[in-house]
Amino acid sequence: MAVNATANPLYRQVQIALTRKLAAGDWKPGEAIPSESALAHEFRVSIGTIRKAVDALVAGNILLRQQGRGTFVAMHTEDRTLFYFFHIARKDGGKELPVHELLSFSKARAESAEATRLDLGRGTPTLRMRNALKLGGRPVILDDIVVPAAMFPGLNEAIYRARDNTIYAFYQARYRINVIRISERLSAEIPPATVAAALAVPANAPVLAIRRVAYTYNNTPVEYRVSWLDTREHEYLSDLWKGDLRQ
Amino acid sequence: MAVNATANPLYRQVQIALTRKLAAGDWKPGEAIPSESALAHEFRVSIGTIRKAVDALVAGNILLRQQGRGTFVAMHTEDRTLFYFFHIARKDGGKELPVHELLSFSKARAESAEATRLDLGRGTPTLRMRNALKLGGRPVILDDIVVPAAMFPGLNEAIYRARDNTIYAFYQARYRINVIRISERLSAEIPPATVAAALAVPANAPVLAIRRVAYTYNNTPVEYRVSWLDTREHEYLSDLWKGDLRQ
DNA sequence: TTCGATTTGTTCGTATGTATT
DNA sequence: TAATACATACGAACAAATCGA
Repeated sequence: MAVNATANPLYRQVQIALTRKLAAGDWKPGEAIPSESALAHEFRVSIGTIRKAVDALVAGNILLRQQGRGTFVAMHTEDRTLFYFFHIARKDGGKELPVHELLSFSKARAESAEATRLDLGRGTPTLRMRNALKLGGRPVILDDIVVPAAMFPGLNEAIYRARDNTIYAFYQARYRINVIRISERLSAEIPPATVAAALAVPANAPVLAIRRVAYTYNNTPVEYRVSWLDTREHEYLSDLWKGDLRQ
Repeated sequence: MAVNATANPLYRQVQIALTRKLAAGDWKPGEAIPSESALAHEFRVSIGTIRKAVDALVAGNILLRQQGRGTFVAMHTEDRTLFYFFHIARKDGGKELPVHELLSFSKARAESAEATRLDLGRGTPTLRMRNALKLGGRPVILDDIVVPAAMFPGLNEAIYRARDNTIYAFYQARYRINVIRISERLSAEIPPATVAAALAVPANAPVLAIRRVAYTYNNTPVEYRVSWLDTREHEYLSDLWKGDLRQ
């Protein structure tokens, strides 16, 4: 690898280069990236340096290593969604993926909060989706999703409804947008009447409001989502646990 | 290091051995552990293996490396608390450590939920502390803390009140109990009347209930805490972000 | 089924750079 | 300045898992 004096160590320069290739779509989700020895040759660095660069991406769940097979671009499988992007479980501990039911799909323009979170100009065209999410057959979460229209060219209600995967898998498969990180802010609120009705919670009953921003490579925001969670039988899990502390 | 056929790779055996020493108090918070070359000699492994073992503990914020100085057992400084153990911020984004005010201190016995979370038998002696936490001069959080009495011998109200540090720094300095991980479950609730009064929220107004279990080494539970957060001007942050994705 | 090629995983060792004391 | 400690980078060897011939 050409050593420019950017003060960044080699392994980080490699990490950045790999991220650039991922963002550019050179390697697609589910595919194997070149072997460590091939990358070492391509970048003209040692295998150890490649390993250290890949380590960082593996730790961020962007790449997956499999001994004997190769290193793969992580896909949005149901397991991954359940583990990394879905933080709601029954109070008795059980965790399952929700069944989605699309309530509405519309074109809109970014409001103030949305524009801020999505890093858009106010009034930029967006798409809005409202979904009821069922757990154990009953609606427990109501999702209001907003995405920049420009990132999802041609997306309409029929296409959205025909999706047979998790939402992020759909973004990934159809629009080559790979959500790799989310950030959420939570508060307790009395929901709007339409939300309370959809969740079948009593008027003036509290629900948990979850405001999420989803990011792809290079911290580019992709989606803003407000989720209303009925916490009578479910709760939100926050398990901050970096590193590998197994014993 | 004696190679036993436990199928665990060397670096993990070293990691476990290091954790054991930390749990036993061989190295105290703030102190440096032996240098990598000293550890390599002691365990009869290469420096690279030591580095890999230490890496895992550094990733878990249990150890801190400082080039040129050494590797140190992490202390519960205010910065660390703010960053890793305090997830509440103003809605405008500002984050500050709260001022604690002890409301009550009492001896009790573990109730059902507490016993489960703390891995105690029901009825085991505990200590209870109720604190009002002020942000910007106003009470925003009410904490109900329960700890096993046996882990904090001699702890009484006077000692607790005289603490001049964060609570986890106090556990660490006085009782050699090092909180290294927390797990939280959140729901939206109408708080008990005493809580609503302490927080000066209207009756029937929702607050965010945060149920936390704090753990020390080897996943031993140390503390069960229910926090009631007034989310009119503050919110809870959940930023799942493993690995090092800086660019 | 066996075997060999490929790929990641583990471990070792060495050299040099950078920060601290 | 010198010694110490962690950080970076390289290379080599072997183990373990996978896969196809």
